[in-house]
Amino acid sequence: MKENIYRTNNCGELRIEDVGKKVRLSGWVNSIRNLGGINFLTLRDNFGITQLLIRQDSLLKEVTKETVIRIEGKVVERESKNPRMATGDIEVEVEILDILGRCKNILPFEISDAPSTKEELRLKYRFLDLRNPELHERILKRAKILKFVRDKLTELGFTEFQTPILANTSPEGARDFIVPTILAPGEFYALPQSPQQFKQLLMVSGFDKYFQIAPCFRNEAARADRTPGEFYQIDMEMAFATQEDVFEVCEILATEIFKNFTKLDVCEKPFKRIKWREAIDLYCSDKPDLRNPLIVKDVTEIFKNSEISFLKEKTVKAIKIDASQKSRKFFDELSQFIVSIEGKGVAWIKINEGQLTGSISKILSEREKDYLMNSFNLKEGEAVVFIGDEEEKAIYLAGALRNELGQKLEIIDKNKVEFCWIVDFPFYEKNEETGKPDFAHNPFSMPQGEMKALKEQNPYEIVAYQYDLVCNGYEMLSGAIRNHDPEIMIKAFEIAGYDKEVVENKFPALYNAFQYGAPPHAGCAFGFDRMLMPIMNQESMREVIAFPLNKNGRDLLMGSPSRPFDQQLKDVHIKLDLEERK
RNA sequence: GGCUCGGUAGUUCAGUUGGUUAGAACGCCAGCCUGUCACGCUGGAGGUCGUGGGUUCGAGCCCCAUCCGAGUCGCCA
Repeated sequence: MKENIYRTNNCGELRIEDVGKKVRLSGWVNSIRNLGGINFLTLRDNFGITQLLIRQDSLLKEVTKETVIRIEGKVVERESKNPRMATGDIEVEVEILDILGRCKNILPFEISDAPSTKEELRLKYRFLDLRNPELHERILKRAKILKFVRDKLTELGFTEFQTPILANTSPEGARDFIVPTILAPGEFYALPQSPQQFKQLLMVSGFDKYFQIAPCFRNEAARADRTPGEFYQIDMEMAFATQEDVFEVCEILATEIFKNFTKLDVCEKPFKRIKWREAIDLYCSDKPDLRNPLIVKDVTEIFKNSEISFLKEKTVKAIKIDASQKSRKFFDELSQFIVSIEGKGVAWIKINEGQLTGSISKILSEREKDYLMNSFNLKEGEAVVFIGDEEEKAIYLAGALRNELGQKLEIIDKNKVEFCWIVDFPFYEKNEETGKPDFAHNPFSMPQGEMKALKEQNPYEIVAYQYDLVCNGYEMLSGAIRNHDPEIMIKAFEIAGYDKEVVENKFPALYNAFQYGAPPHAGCAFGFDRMLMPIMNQESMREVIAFPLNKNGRDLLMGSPSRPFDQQLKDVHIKLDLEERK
């Protein structure tokens, strides 16, 4: 290889075998330790850190932390080695030092201490934040995982595609980002919320297995597990495939990614399949964390005519726990938690030294006591926690309570990865405003039983070939067998109160394409950023993205979004009509 | 948009019932120090307490408004 004027080696690779070599290194000054007459610097680059030994103070003139320098010198064995450094057996005794890029300003934060800095500041100086080895490594790991995904899917017979970014508005789901163009005054592109329609069109075009590391754009606010604006999906689609075919591929991909890139204990294939209804009943969630062994029991019936007004005629959910070490304070804190998420608190009973104790123990009727003792088979130290509310809220509260109990009781094994499929989502749900059936998720998926089901079944009992892959309580993937039959599509829309023209107008390309011979096809998409969180053991998605937006969708480094210049607006015939802030 | 929490030195934070000159650690600057690796020692500089009003003899602290950030809910397949 041709000699590089900046370096013969990187900062992560020199070892004891290299002692005696003349080397040239370039990088950022990571630290300076002046011991008087002798100086130790550490030099950092993308690959690691190497210690430099500098005897002449004059070489260090104008060298500050984070200055980019190039040095030449000899690799020597250290007098005192540092076993915590990969290069800790050696150092480079510097003969020549050049400054390549000055660091003139006082740093807004220490690079080594960046993770404990206010996030606002980290994002404003993201280029410095990214120098911190922990974040730096995560971004590099992200690239390695991407490569692994590409290789694995290619090996499994998939072909990578690219579909338009300047796409068209899609009538379902989130709001679009719209993009004006000088080519068509008054008309707009929309950034794709996902390549959904394009990938289905590719199936109609006879391509067999599609994938794309797809940028997706949704004009909606952020959430804990959702970045605002944009995110990436590992988007997949397969022709002539059943639900099980999709599952098989996803299980291979998911387990191999976690096994290759984490030390976590990954559950075995095939993953557990849980019907949506069952998930709601057992876990009060459609994304249960299966590391948490607690299950929820519905006890609405027993309290139906209860004296306890707080539970009477409510939907009542109960969770049995081992509370042998827990005092009243524990339950008070649970109540506070439930109140903090707008519930009314918890009721509880516990067997303590053979006695039934707890907040409602004295007001339970004999019948209620017998029922609870028998159905929960309560033993010494065990407790049951109850919440009561209107049905939908009770489910929400119980799901949150189950998670909270999992945390507080420390019964969640953080070293495990538990996947499960949530299957058989309802196809329709009742629209609260109209009281009529509406699509529960997306109208592209195939109802189970197909046309026969649509014609003969109660709409609310129809389930779809629609599935989510849940990992440790995160929804990591969503997918479906697609409805490729225009007749079934029209019937499905008819039940939801839309006529044929709506189908034709909403999805003209897809609807038209399906008239020319469409293969049965199915697919899914992993939320890539979301998947990286458990892999990298991070609570925030911003820790796995190089240049994330903040929670309000702002890029604090680049200053976007921002007002366009007047000329830019004129070019696309846009006038702003803003309400002035008072 | 609602709710919760936060904004004090370059950074991370402390700051008592409202009371004189607002502190600490790290960083920065200067000096000393030949084996450090979170180097050590001595000294120094550095503040419109987010912003604007108000209450008060007196406000970092109390009140009102407002901006910014984080979390959460609405929203979002």
